[in-house]
Amino acid sequence: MAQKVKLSTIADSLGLSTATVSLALRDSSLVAEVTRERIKQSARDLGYIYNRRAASLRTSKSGILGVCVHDIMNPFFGEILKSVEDELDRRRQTFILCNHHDELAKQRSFVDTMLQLGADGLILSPAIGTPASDIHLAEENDLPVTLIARTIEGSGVCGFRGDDAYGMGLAVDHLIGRGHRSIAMIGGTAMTSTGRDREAGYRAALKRGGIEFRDEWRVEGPRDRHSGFDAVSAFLAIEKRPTAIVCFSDLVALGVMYGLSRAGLRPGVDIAVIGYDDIDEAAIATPALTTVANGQSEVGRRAAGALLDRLQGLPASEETILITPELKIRQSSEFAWPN
Amino acid sequence: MAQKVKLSTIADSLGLSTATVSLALRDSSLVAEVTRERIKQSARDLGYIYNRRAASLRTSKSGILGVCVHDIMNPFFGEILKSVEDELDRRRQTFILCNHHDELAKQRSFVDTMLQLGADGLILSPAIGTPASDIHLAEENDLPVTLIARTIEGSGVCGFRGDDAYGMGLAVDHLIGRGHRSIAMIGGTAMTSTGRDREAGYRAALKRGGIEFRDEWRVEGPRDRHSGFDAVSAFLAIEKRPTAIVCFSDLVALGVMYGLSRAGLRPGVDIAVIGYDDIDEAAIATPALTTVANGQSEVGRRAAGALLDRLQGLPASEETILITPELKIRQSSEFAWPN
DNA sequence: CTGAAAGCGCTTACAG
DNA sequence: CTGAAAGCGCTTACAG
Repeated sequence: MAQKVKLSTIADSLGLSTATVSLALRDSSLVAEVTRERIKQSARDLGYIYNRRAASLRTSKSGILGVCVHDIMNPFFGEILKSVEDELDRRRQTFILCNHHDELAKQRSFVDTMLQLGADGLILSPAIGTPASDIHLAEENDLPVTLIARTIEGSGVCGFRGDDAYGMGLAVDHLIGRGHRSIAMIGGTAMTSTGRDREAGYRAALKRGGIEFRDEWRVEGPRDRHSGFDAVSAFLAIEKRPTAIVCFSDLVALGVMYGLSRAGLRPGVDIAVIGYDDIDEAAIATPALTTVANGQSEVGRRAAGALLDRLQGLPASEETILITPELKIRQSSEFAWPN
Repeated sequence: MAQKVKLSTIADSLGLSTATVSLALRDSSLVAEVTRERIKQSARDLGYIYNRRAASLRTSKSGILGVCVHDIMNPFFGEILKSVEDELDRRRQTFILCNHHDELAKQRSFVDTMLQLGADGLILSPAIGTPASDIHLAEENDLPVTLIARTIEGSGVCGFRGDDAYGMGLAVDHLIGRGHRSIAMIGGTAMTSTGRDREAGYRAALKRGGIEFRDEWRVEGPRDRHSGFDAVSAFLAIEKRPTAIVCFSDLVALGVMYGLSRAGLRPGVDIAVIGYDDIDEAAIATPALTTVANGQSEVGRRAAGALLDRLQGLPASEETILITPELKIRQSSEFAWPN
């Protein structure tokens, strides 16, 4: 590579000052139309590359947003990210992705990097065990945070997620309405707000239906397809086997259906299965999976919107917004259960 | 937020110079052990945040690597990313992710951002239609590139991917060995090196087996689960329906299996199905999916390693390294076909 | 409408 | 072992 092209290279080649060049490249009306065009042309010709860190050092704005979630490969997040991305694209913001795998250390190192780069904001699905003070640290250092999918007690920032207790209630109500009297719940952990709320919704619905909860019905843990598959053996070991299963997520449910098939049981015929999230795959799975649509794209769009509004100086909210979920009935829970 | 804490804040509070503080925080042996500790303690106490853009402006190193692929949600990339990440973590490098969705504009905007931030290197699975000149532009501006999964004619940079023609040949040979004489191939496009190579491997294997290829056997296009599912109707419309299907990827194969089941056909019994990639799900799918293990983790690890080596001054290679794939035989192609 | 000058917060020779 | 000074490439008042 030859010499680095900078503002002064352009300025010198045109006999102008760097101030004028800088303004022109940012389309300032302070610079005459003709001059502006000459400058832009010259920048192209010389192969000028804007030095964002110099600019950012001067202005203390970076034009960068961070997005950090625990599992980028989970279609649930995929759908959130897609809508975050669409919203940010629409508003012409660059963003940077991070996958923290629910490891607090990874999340911290990413937040640190964002701080060091002077990122303008952060959209975060917090790792298990994230203390409110981590959020405060970011906020105190001029990094506004918006939470998605999970929220944190006392964080003092706004967040968007589905109404998990209500949504899981819809699923269980539906099964009870179909005649089921023994319903297991597979997956999720009490370490996240999502896990706690979905389990609470499950238990509340059983109670509403006059069904007494039994400890053995609750298979905690699984949060992905593979662990859902593995959990089937624990389920099959339940003494009086439940006739229906609600799962923590679609991914878990799809794994569970694979596992049931492996064991010679037909999901949707021998046993009802319901997922959560309504990911794209739910509709094409065979049998098609009954599930709870969780408003991913609304979560993503609104979270991005809220952050951008705040960056533009609108007042910050501290609210957690709950998106209302919706039951999607498909084959996997279609058949009424004979009592 | 109060006043921003910077090197000079620490220096002033301790009656030292910023030079000493800067050296101490980076563990330079030029600074006395005791002084170093005092400085670090003070930095912690004051809540000092390193300003990476100032440092980077001065040194023109940023300590950041970019990783950009077309589909972050595809487990195939998930596995590559995991091993890239492990390798980078091991060598304590920060990296930034991007999903270009095979849109050249998105990829360019990310590469631009990397250039503007002065990123140290880039690992890229190039979007369809990426011209070699895009790679040259990055390289000329001091952004070393390593390609993964796909390669580009004339890019002049090193790349890592599976030996797709060979791998697809293994799959087709296996089917022929099981007695199949009519084999369809679903998915993939001639616009990527992967698509071209896998199709070439398929055709070569048919020829080796003395089977004449028929146009209608080739269902081009699908590259994800949903489009695999949708392609089943095209497959079922083939006049003399093939007895086996090789798919462009596991995702496509899993969608195809859903679609076949929907149509009342039993994959692995009525029809053989083979995928490509050996993603985690292949082994738990029911029936378990025969597939070609594509060495994702080796691709990721070696690509990251090659880039880091190059950053440390080792000579750049221009080679494309082909990882040798391996056939994994499972239920979905288990049964011999009666001739 | 354009230019000269200061400063963002670091690091790096160079002195001592 | 520590300090004074210059400079990375921008942008922003301030003049003119």
